[in-house]
Amino acid sequence: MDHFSLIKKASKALRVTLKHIADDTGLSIATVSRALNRSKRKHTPSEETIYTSARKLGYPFIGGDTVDEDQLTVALVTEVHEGEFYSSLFHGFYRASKKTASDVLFVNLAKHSDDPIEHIINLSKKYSGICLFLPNLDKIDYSRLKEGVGQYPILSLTPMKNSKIDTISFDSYSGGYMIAEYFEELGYTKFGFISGPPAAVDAVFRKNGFLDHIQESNELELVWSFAGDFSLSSGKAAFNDFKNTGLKDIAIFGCNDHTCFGFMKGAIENGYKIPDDFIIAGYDNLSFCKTFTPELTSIATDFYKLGKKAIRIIENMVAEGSDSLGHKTMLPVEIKTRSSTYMDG
Amino acid sequence: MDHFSLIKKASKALRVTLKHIADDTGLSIATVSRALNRSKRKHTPSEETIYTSARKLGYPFIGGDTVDEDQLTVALVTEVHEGEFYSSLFHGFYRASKKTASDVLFVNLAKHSDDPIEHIINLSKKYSGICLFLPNLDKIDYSRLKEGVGQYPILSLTPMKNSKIDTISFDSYSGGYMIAEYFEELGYTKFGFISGPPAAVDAVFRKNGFLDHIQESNELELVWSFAGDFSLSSGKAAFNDFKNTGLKDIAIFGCNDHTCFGFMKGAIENGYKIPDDFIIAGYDNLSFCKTFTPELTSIATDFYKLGKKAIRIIENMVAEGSDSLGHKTMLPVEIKTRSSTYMDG
DNA sequence: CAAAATAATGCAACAAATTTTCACTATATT
DNA sequence: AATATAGTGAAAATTTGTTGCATTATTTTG
Repeated sequence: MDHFSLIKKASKALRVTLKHIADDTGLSIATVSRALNRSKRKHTPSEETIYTSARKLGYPFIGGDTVDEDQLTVALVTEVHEGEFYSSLFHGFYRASKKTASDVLFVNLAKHSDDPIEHIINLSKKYSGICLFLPNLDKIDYSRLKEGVGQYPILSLTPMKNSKIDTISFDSYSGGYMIAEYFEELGYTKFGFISGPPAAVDAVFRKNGFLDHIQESNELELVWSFAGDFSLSSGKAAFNDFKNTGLKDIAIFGCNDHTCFGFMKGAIENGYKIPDDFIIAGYDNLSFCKTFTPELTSIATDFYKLGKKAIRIIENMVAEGSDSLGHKTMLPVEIKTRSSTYMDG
Repeated sequence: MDHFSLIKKASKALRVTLKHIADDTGLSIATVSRALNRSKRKHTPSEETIYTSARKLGYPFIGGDTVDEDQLTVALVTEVHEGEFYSSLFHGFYRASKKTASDVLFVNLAKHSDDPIEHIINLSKKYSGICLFLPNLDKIDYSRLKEGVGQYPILSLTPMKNSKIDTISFDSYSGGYMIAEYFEELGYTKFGFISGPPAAVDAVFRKNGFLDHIQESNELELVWSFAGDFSLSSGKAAFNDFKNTGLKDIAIFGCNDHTCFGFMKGAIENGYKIPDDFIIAGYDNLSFCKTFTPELTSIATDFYKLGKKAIRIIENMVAEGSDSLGHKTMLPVEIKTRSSTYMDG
């Protein structure tokens, strides 16, 4: 749970020693040694100076943390962005770490991002395993990474086609498929779809699952679709497009909740009634699904399970010394039906 | 941006040396030394064994990160919970770290929480400064902490009465006050209030600001209030209570957005029109304020500014060697007026 | 298949870093 | 003024880390 940065470029030339701290503070090596090794801090001026300098220079033998020898330390490497997604991800891994023998550290990549791959390779020296959530990396990046870390427990949370490293993600395809099945069960035959950004592989899988189920049945038909970008405003834009078609009695799948909120907002402002005029379902099961009126039917993903599974996979890799070779693990998702897709009374 | 855990309880007895790794791996000290000092990794079985062991034991001289000598490393110590709040906080500090000379690390406290205070005191050895967001700590905890770290840059993001350490927070009192002023400007005289949990000092300040403005004027009157707990469901409960009073033409301040969403949801389900039957404003300016219909007027807090200011204060403390002595810094908040408090057309 | 080249390793000498002993100084206490 | 106390630096003692060299294992070449 502790974090540490140290100076070390080539090798011994830049290794921080007591001498550096002594030179920096103007005190003797002996005094520095004593100050740093006292079991209880005294907070004398010299001691404060020494600690400040030691921190500044990155002297490694400070701190007092103990680590269980059998405990692994797994780094969850992400960039920090806004939105409920990231806090759900962090919280899921955090809860999972309490239920496993491993400790999870959250490493924020972006600041040293001149060469993020190089940076991750260095992280592999320090941590027992790495989980990556970096949707912006491409296949070449992953190849370099695989090359750089060698046989090392590494796991990506971003689905990739033909990835050379193991991935774990939610079964987005099945999520989309489930929505289509559910719409069919409700008796709908005309379907609509709002897509996400084409670069988001995850969103494409959701789409494929949804469309594949439609195509499997002769009864079902995709009568309308719109290219969105996951945002609230693209949902509103989607509604304006939809309004012009004059379609009614249609079942719409928006590939994330935000888009659906925008769509529904537009609809309500235009006097539409949901689920009377159309039904709609989203993806992500954000907490606001229950806040919105009507409450939004959505696909729920369990980040606690994701975290637990990811940690288990890393633990197995460590135990067996096995390699990350492109295995894919998919976690089931769940449909949460709410009033955006059925009548209350 | 890198994180590291090491073994070190007393002093030299537990310091990890090449000998430990050599014993653990069965290889010689020389081989271990060479493997760890190669500039490029070879990923041979021995090397992998050595690195695995070095990580397990916590040998410090691995990794390859460089640190700018003049750059401070500030730890933001929190527990990880769900919700938009935490991702806003992290993202705000993260963006701020890019605009300042300092690096911010996110340290999750809870796992080693047998004695969180002791843990934070240890963190003070490693980081140039610490920002705490730990609303559960009490005054005794903060006193122990102050004692333990001595003259060291430490800053709490939780407002505390009579805190011995510096705090920085949003000006919640003014936020509540602004809402009341705004309601008065709109011509309302009858006010309602939904409180938060009494333990949340922040929520109490919001309330005080709101009520104080009401009391300052003879025209204004608090005609209804309800004890909530920040949750959606307490907002719904508040509405049920409100409905029974039969009050109309009233301006309601809910001390956070979630409560307001619950209240409005209850109101809409009962056929009320907002802002016709009552107006309502919240606090936090969650992204969902713009999603809800009507859009919710709310008090906006800027986490980027909070992060920047917090880092600046830490930087000043380091530069001047000054102490954390209970100074309070308040950041202004802003009212975002939306359709929950005025007619569209 | 044998010889040569290459790579990995341990031993031991050497180099570097850290701790400790000892003497000295400044400050507080008696 | 004498005496204890704490902090300090120089240098010795100890511990830790690196490197030259010989040995062994592995791969490549003839």
